[in-house]
Amino acid sequence: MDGHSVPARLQGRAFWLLRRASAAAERATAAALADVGLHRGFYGVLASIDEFGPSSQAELSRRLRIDPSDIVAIVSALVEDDLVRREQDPTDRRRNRVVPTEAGLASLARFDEAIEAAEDGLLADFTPAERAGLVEYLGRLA
Amino acid sequence: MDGHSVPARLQGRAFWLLRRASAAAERATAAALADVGLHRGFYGVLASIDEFGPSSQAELSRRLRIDPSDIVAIVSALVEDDLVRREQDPTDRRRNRVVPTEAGLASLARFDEAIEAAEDGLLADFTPAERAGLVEYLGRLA
DNA sequence: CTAATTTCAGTCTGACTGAAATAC
DNA sequence: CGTATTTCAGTCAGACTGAAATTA
Repeated sequence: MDGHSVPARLQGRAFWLLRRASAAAERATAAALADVGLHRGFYGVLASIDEFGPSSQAELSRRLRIDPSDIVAIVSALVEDDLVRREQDPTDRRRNRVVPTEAGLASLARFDEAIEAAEDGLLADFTPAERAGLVEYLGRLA
Repeated sequence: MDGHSVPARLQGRAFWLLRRASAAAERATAAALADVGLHRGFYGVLASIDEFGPSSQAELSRRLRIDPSDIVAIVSALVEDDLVRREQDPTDRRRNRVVPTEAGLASLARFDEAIEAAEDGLLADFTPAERAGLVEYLGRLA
């Protein structure tokens, strides 16, 4: 509340509310991750190779719905921070395999904690059922 | 569905789902507005001065939660398209009053239609109760 | 003097396009 | 040959910072 009300037309618009809610969530998670020295973009890559095993950048691109050309920069930053390594795929020399380092696996745990805490704060006044409902609705939209 | 599943860690994360749902809504509304030759950023300004009357850019900034320096560019573009005029506020010469033109008021109606249609498409498989629930949840987050 | 308003200049991020090099 | 992968270069929009000029 800073005393100025939003136009009624916007208050009921899903696209406007989604934009603002997303921005709020973005800020909350970015702040939580900055405290631990991590970048938001790293999470998806580490989660993907943790769950599905080392994979090519093209596969990361498909799973994370991120443009292949943008994956390059994210993986390069991860390599720089020694959280993953790039190896060449022996079966297809076009591909490289993105493999987590020990530090990468360790930081995934810290990611989980930090993001969980940020979302708990963001959704503090949601009951568990409401939170599940929100996630379900968003899943259908995304 | 393009055959590659998203990591489970992300599927349940509100911040990730919000980002993706927001992007989907953004695309849908931008496409609908492009068909009518309108820009998404104009809607809030026109809606605000329609509901609350002509106002300063500072007030628009507060109502729309947009940085004052960004309002300048939006209003300038609106002026260029002859949808609003900038007048000087007689009671405070620091301020200007942003006033809709006839074309601006007319385009607001087209905005409403286009955005309504876009959201109807986006939320096609939501029941009215679910849609209301989604809007209510997002309102609490934003 | 302090504070509010408008404006400009600039950065930063994420999403995207287009094209090239390499290998299947 | 066509296709897939990686990579780079560049654009574009939105959110933000910092500072200046004007006026209250």
